[in-house]
Amino acid sequence: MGTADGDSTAVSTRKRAARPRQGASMADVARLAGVSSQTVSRVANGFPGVTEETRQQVMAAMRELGYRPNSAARALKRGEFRTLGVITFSLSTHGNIRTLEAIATSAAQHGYAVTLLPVAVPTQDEVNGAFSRLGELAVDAVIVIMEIHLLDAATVSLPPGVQVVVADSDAGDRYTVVDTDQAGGARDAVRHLLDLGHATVWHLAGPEGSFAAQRRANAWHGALTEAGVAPPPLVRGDWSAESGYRAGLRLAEERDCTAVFAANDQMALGLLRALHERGRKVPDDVSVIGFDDLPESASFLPPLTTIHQDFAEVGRLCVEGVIDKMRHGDIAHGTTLVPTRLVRRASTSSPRPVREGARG
Amino acid sequence: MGTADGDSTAVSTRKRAARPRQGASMADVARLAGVSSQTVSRVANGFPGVTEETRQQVMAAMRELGYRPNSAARALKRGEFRTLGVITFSLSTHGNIRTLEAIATSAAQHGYAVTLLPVAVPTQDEVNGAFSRLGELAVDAVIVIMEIHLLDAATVSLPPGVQVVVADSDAGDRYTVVDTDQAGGARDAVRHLLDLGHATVWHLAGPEGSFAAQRRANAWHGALTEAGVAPPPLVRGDWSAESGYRAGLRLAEERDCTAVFAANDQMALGLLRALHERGRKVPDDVSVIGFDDLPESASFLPPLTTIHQDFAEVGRLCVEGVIDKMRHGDIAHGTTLVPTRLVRRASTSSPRPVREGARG
DNA sequence: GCTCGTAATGTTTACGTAAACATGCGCTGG
DNA sequence: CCAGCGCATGTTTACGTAAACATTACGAGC
Repeated sequence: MGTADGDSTAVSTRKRAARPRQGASMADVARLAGVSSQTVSRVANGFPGVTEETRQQVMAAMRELGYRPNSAARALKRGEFRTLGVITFSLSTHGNIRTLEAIATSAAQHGYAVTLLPVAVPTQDEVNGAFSRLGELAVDAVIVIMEIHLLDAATVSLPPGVQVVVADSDAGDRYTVVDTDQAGGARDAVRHLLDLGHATVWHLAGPEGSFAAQRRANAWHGALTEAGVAPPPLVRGDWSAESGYRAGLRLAEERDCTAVFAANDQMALGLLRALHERGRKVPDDVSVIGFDDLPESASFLPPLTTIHQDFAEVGRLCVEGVIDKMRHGDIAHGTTLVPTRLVRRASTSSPRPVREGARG
Repeated sequence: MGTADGDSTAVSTRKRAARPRQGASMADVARLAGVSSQTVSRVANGFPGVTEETRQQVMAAMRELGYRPNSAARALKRGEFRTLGVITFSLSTHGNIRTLEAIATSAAQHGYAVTLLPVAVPTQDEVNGAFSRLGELAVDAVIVIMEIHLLDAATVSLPPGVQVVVADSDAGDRYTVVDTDQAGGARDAVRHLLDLGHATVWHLAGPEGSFAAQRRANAWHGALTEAGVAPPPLVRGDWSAESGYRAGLRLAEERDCTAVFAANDQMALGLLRALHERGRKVPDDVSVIGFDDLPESASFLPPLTTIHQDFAEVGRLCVEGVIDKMRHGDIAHGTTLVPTRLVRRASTSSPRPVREGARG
């Protein structure tokens, strides 16, 4: 459909009727430009050894035919796809999404595309399924944004030669892992509240199955113990604001509870609502600190003090790590920790001076 | 590695040293199983005309060599990648993320992979860049989650034969578009407040550049006019909670403002905070309705009445639409609207009976 | 003037798969 | 009893690209 004279050799018409999607090939361009297809290849890849004049001719032919390289053929020839696979359990959490976004951006900068491998439900079967689908997928390496215990039984089906980096987990001895320093962040949260003068800090933890929840809870416990403070009983939620609300209703009854460290901002949100409904003022009666720093957290009632995690950095490190592993082989496993940062807002303050003897 | 006897023909060793990632090929499997590679192909693709016995032998050989089909070769032969590209301006908004998630899930069900094409900043240049990168990318079709006006000048560089479906936009005459019924949702929001007895409804709109904001604002205006109510002045935010807060500070001063329709939940969140700080009770003094139904909205203070959008359905329809276009050609453009749903929570109620004469 | 070197370009081949066509064998029906 | 059919399997070829190798052509050096 161009201005080429009507002979049938202008563009290969073999299968155009059945599958009109593929445009011109190098051979077509070569024919039009009056050169060999190899010369077209050289121009397409910016290789030297082509006269400027020839180059111009070829480029003109490319434009006229709307040539675009066939990435399948390219991948076949080169033996690599320039594509990273990302396996993640739904796009449910703020952290995963931010990490994915950073991965996509960083991958693009390195000339890699990103293919998404969603896992509907976080069961062993589903994860195994994702990994086996992976086998047929055009990816050179995989980044897993998922807690590692779901990976354990799945490892077997990992295609040979496909490197893996895991975000949001903790198993540096068997995988390369990049994660935020959750323990450090949790410690900072606890210390912040202790420094403000609170006698102790309660913890609204994430679900039992979650390593992230586990690590934050452990760090909370450790920080309190280090400070010589007896940890109050652990309260559990499931990351959701609703679970935070339910936990908050219970915590509101604990009269000696003046400071709560919620394992994420969403639970903190529910907690704030429960405390408000029960007439416990934040931060006057109870200080609340969260974890994640959602964009909305600055607009909570009151604005939430929280721990900010640099997911952009996590994503970047994942991509660079996995590319490095592809280049230089799977040399050493290890965990890279990205520091967190305390964001101080209005939901934490020193405890109101209470009358002596209210508690030990 | 492996139990194959040591002759060098077991697995092609040509480039293993340089690029050890590619495993066994069909030829390798065929050699081990003592059949032709075509038979291996038939087994791999589940084609008939293979004895059960032969099939078993081939499968065994596949397992032993860890064979996985080379998707590049497959794509080259078949002329399609079984991959959809998704272009989206960052993963910033709830709706985009939910839509992307649904696209990924639905694509997987149809045997398609999803490749992500992030656009860092929503400028014409960036979008054009994404589209030209697209040309070299292994995708059969594209779904654009983006407002259409960014597409206009970019269209030119769309590779021929690549179908497009647009989510979150409105240009049914030139593209195939799937979107939630934002106008309908906005009308429902306004009517809900009018039905509760409010004299009029204020609107906290999204940014001027946004078509979505425009449509919601138009529908708000239309619904009021239809009801014979004079629309109050429009208040603008930029979708962020912070902008909602700033707008809320102003709205709190409007003593005859008893009902606000915020164009999204995040601005509604900021609005709630501002009203609270100014001592205006929600819903007693002011009713607030949002748009989006974030997971957190049920835990706002108070829980937010809002318009729920079915992004899962949007994503599903995008995938099915684009696959349909690939199969049957680009027959007709058009917009598919997915209905919205009013979720009634505690932030809206009938206005408190005010003394007569406070306003017309 | 002839050879040699180098730069520009052309030719061959292989990547792994799968369609199209070819072969060979056993069984059925007249 | 054998033609002929159908089924299981093998052989050839092409997909589009790019590495490796081959071939020109032209100018410099002797």
